[in-house]
Amino acid sequence: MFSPVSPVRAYERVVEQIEAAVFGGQLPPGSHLPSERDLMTQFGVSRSTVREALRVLQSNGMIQSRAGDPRGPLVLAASPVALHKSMTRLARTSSMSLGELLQFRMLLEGSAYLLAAQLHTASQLAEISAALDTMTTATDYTAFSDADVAFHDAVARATQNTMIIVCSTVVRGVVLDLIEDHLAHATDRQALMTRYLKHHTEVLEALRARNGSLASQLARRALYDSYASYLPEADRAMLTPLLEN
Amino acid sequence: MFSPVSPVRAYERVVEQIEAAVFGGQLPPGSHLPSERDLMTQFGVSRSTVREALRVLQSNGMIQSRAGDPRGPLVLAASPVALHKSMTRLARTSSMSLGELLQFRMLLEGSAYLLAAQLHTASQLAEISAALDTMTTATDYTAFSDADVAFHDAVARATQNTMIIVCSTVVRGVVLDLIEDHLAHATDRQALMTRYLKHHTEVLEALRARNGSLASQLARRALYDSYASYLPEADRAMLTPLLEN
DNA sequence: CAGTATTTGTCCGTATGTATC
DNA sequence: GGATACATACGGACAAATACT
Repeated sequence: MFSPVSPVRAYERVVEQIEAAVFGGQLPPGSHLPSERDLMTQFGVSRSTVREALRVLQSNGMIQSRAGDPRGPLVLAASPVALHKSMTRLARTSSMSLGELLQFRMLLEGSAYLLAAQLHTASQLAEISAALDTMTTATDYTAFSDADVAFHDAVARATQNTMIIVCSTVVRGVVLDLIEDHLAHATDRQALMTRYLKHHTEVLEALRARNGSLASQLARRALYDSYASYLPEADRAMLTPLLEN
Repeated sequence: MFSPVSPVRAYERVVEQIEAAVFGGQLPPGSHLPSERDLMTQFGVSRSTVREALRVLQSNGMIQSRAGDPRGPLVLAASPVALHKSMTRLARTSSMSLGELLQFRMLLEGSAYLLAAQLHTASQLAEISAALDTMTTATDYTAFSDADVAFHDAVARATQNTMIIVCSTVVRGVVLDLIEDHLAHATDRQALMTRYLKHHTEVLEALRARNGSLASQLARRALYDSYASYLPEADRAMLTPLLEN
């Protein structure tokens, strides 16, 4: 008959009302909220309460307030940074095994290359190709690694899918964090780089030919070849189903 | 040579330090932060600053503070609610289209069925089968819908991959939120249910036969058949590349 | 270009309801 | 049940930062 209730803080209701106004279109991106003093009179709460609500909205990427701006906090356009943050926290704190992350990365990048092969525009392909050129001419390892990141980012962007872009960057970052110790002590860095270059050249060819299934398969195979060695023997079986076709 | 700087507020550095402690494992889920008064002495800031930092952490789902608890704010385990919130926000401000979400869901579930077909155990298969039985005998639509959710959840769990489980649940929830208006006015609910049952029965057969590529293809085709009609004509082209093979 | 007014950032003090021991 | 410590919320205050005249 009755349902349990939880106390709703004052600042939460302030957040709700401002959120509703933003979602409802009364506060479009680029517009400004009233000043903190105006808000405390409109909501009938103290300034501390208003400020706590504004901090929450700011951490969610909805507004941005600058000291001294008489126009009030600025309403920002929606951006995937909050999505990126929450996903990173989830990936880092859920204590996921490296095998799970690699599995997810293989299916993500596999699908990304499949889509990119069929949907890419000329400029996006040029961007990917430019990243590969930078990798080829890179002298030190950090420059090579940065260009490698740019290559994968460009492919993800070519899919035009926000979720793929965000998930790819997050998962790649967490994976690299987990194995950076191994990479730092890698002695055969030169062999690694040449293998990467070969893989990337092949997959770029497949993209250019708009051969989605080939690009996807090459990408998954490359990931397996590059990272499976960091995995316990038993965990590699969870990746092999993704290598087929 | 120089990069632009932005003033770092005091509360942000408090957030950063607490976040680092949680990520680093010094503050595992279930443990407690020092009280607000302790925190203000440790960080050397005022009460308001500490509180604004705690509000940000609370809105991100990392901590929970209750009035009067002498143990201090509770550190929560990672949960996908923040992910759900940020995704919903992006979708509602139409900076992420329904097409993108469906595209992502198709590749996610497609891979999930592929993995589940090859990795599932007997008990997991029984769980999936039980959900389908519940769907078959369901009388009202809500019971049918709940069993449908249970079916998909059981498949996701069979992959043993946390990222797949979390992302599938969140994306499915956001998609359903977006089209619930259309569903509420659906007149051909009975036809919908029979079609769902047919699809689920077929895919369960593929799972049982450990035919991963068939299960994957059936799942993607079912998603397209069920949801493509809610999409603008032009957006459907972004889904068709995922139907092949 | 400088001055002024306003706003935010931060601090302190206080009262009240609440959870734990 | 009482004592204690806590979070919540309020109000006032000052300095730094910004926009506008």
